[in-house]
Amino acid sequence: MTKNSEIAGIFYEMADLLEMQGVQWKPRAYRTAARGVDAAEDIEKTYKEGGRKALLEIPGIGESLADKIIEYIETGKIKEYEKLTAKLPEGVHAMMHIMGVGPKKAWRLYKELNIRGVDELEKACKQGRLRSLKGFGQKTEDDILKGIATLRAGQERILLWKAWVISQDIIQRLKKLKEVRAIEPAGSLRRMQETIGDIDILVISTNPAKVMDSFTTMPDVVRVLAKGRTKSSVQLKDGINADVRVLEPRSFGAALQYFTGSKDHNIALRQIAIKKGMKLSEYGLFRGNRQVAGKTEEEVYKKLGLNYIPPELRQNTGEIEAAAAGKLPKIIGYDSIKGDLHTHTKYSDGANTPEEMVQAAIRMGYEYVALTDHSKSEHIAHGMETKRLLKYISEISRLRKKYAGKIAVLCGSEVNIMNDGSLDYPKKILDQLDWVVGSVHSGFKWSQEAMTKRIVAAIQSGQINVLGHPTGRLIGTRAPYSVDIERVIRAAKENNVALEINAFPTRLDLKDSHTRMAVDAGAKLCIGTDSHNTSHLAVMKFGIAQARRGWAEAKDVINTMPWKKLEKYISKCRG
DNA sequence: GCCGTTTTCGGCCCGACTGTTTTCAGTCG
Repeated sequence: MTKNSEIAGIFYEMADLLEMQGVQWKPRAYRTAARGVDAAEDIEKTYKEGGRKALLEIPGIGESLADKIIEYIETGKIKEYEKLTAKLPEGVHAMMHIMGVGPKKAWRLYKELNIRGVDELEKACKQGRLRSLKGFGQKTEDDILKGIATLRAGQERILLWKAWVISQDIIQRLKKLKEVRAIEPAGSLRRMQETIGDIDILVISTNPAKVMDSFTTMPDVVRVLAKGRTKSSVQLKDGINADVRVLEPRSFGAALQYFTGSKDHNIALRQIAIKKGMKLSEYGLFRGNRQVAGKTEEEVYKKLGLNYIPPELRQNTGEIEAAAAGKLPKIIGYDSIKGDLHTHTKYSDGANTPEEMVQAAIRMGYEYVALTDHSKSEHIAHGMETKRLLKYISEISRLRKKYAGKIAVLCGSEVNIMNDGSLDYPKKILDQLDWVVGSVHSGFKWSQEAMTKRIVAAIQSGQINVLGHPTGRLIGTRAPYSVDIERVIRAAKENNVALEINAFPTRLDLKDSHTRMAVDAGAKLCIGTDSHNTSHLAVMKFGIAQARRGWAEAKDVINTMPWKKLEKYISKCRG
């Protein structure tokens, strides 16, 4: 954990603790500061290089909080924070993680019933002790018990592709109602975040009650969490929650904007509205009582003096300033990809034959596809011994001829980067391949320095076209290996090696912030699916989303090139 | 506690839903 996230975490917790005790406004300031610290550059480095003054530059950090940051960097603790936590048992704050329990309830439960944690709270609910408190009833007890069960069930975020599939299912069901005039996903799903906390769907309908009924009675619903006139919330059997809201056409754009978020982006937008003497809500942009925009998102942004900001960029990481200055990037479109350059077949650990993969690529409308089966040292994935590689080369050469004119078939391999940075086929073999993806598949625990040297050596070898899944992470399963990504990006640019954005749902590697660093540095990217069967080719859209979130334009991504241009590009790479 | 084209003092994002009340506070997103 970096010092940034440690300090941000403390500030968030301090905000909760202050709020519990009824302190006004400070909690808001602490949360703003926490977000500022989270988004800032390495805070320890900032302080060491620029002193206290540099900390004051961070949005949301003033005199008092700058001192607390310094105190933490120098002593490893913050006295004020220790004072706050000393006042109450550790478990009291944890009770706030239960849905329906906020700072005020947690505080009263502790003060009035001496409940000190989730386990004690559960017992008290079962004994019916909460209903003795003013404002608490039996329903509150039931809700808290359900909330505790949900909390214990994990409440993990799910991968983007899974949320995508579930949301498409809901949308298809609701679309069948003749009363539904329009329906769109919103929230983190529309922003195409790599993981999704819950599914938000917006509807325009002449009959909100019918939509609410249809939604809350869908077969996959295990529990209705809330059901109102225009908004309902349910828990689905996959463990994820889904919300549906019904809106009027005149405010649909404003609602789409509002419910797409992110929260930080929206707060910044609302502040702009206030500065311009207006008010922004999910019902529109208002000057007094008059709605000046709301039907479409485009007009909301326009009336705020901003260029339209695509959902994937709405992270409050500079996109609003860029939109105000007319300097937003023209990010890569979902239809810009001309081919897939990372796929597997039966020759290693894929499920389909090379020919089946080629035919599937044709169905995707691609101009080219590279088959890139694993190299010999990747035993676990049935990597190809040299002899089998030669057979593979000859089969693909046959396919190239057979499908000439329909699609360009590239013979490639995903070659392991060995411990010393060398590749596990000799140069004279690699020279026979059209396309080489170099990847790290071992030694994930190496030191940052050793891993960086190893990867940079592979990049400088002149034998790879692209660095596959550059940080090796598996979302929610395996942390990225430790690597100095800036040095890797620099080496990639200098050696004409592309950095992969691996589109496979568990990888999405590079991640958005690294992609943005690569774009800023002028390095090239390549979006590949790492498909292991023909249906995987369709995950390309999630890789494109990741590229968009990293501010990449089509010109930054080599597989947006038409075949003729890519062919020329390849001829200038390697050696 | 922060911040300034409304301010160095007095504001601080906005609204729906719920439960327990009977006009509202708390919570969530």
